Amino acid sequence: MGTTQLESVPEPKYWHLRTVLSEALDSEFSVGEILPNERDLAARFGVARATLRQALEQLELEGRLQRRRGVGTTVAPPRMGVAVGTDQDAWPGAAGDAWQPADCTLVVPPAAVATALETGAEEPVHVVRRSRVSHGQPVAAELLYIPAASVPELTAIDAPSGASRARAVLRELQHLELEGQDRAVELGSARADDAKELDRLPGAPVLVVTTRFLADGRTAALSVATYRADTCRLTFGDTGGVEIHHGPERQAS
Amino acid sequence: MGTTQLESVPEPKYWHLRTVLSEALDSEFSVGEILPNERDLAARFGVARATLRQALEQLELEGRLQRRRGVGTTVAPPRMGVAVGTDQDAWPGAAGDAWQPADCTLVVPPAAVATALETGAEEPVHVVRRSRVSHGQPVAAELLYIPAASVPELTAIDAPSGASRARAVLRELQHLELEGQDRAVELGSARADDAKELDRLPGAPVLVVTTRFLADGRTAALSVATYRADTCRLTFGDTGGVEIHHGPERQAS
DNA sequence: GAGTGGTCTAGACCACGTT
DNA sequence: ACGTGGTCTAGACCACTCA
Repeated sequence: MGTTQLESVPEPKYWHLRTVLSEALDSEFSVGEILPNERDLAARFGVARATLRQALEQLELEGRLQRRRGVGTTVAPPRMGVAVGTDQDAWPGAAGDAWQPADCTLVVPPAAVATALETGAEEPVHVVRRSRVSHGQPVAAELLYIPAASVPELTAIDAPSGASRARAVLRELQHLELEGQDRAVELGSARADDAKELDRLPGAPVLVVTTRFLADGRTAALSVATYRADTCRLTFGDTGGVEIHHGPERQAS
Repeated sequence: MGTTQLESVPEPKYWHLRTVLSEALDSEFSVGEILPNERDLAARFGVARATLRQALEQLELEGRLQRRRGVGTTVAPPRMGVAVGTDQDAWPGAAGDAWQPADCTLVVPPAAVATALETGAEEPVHVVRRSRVSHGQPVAAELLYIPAASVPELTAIDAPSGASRARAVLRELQHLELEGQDRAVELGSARADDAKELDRLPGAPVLVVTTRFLADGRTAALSVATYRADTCRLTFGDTGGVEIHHGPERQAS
């Protein structure tokens, strides 16, 4: 496997390398297998380590590789499907949802959140932190913003803070009737705290799912969930979801 | 604005730089404004150009900046909301959808597509290329795979190829009754052809939306649409969608 | 302590858009 | 022709995991 020469169209080296490695992953490696280290790989392909790393970053972004500092680079399993569009008629915290409440605080929200909630900028909101685990590994971290007005009967006494308080807030939320929800998905990079929870480095690519829950003609809750973009495929709709992967045979065109 | 020093927790330089630049974008720049070039910026912050570029890449990934070779780096407008979850009951190509057919070919599909279509590996499918433009710029490129069995009455004569052939295939598709659809979203990197159509470089981050259209108890069509991740926020659900941005203290919009 | 990936440097040259 | 961002190099050191 030396470097091949077909430079009539000067394709970047790292891009060509990405293709070569991608094909090698299909044909010569199996899931979980450890690749040679970056210095060896770079030497083998006759490129600088930085260039080799550019190719690896691409493949990691595409969910083909998993790299861990101090450990090595391994072949990643196919992305797991994570259902996002279900529970169309249920509040967060309803029986059997995929989330596990971790904490709850009462704060004055950031300006952007206050705007989306259509509430006063000074009005305090409950912030529930939740995490989602799938197939034994963390896939998402969520911040749930709930205006105090949405849970008027919440007693601050019996659950002052922590997970029990979070559960109490979610329980109160069920009393409202959910009228609908808006959802948006965009690319982002993990903040330091989310990154830690997702077992990634800060700045790791994440899919940010923003959901607005409507009740009483207003926004009763706002969820900002960040999913690991490298390991997750977000599925919407009724059934399990579509499966399209890379494979040994590509680009018949 | 020199480099500040708080290294008790050795935060990476590029990450700190990203934060500093992000705040500067909020307070000192307006949308469309041109930033100083990379060499000047690197010198101003006392870092190597590669480090400065790492920070810029983060900000571009987050949709805050737009960089174009030969031109410069500009402050990006907020991401545009692009509706993806509507048309729940309509086929692709139905009246007034957002897509513009560009081409159509008849090929034996890649293995991965054949699997998702639940059709024989050798069975030919129509591949319709479409593009989507929003607010005057291209936002998505799509490949629509339609098994020949889904459009049995298509006459190959009157529209041999090109956009007119694509329209003919889509027209035939409307005769089937749509029973449902599955949708999934994941992160990917643009292939060379898609990148060109999206006015980006190969490898640019894209949101890949895979939709399976069901009719007659089988998969009657499969859409693989790649959206520019830097400029698009995919919206689902009934109304316009949620808006959450970064922002200093105001939402002037 | 050995080995891994992550960060950073100071250069060089290239491809592209504008002038 | 010039200035821009994009690619690439050959090093160095750091942070982390694990035996």
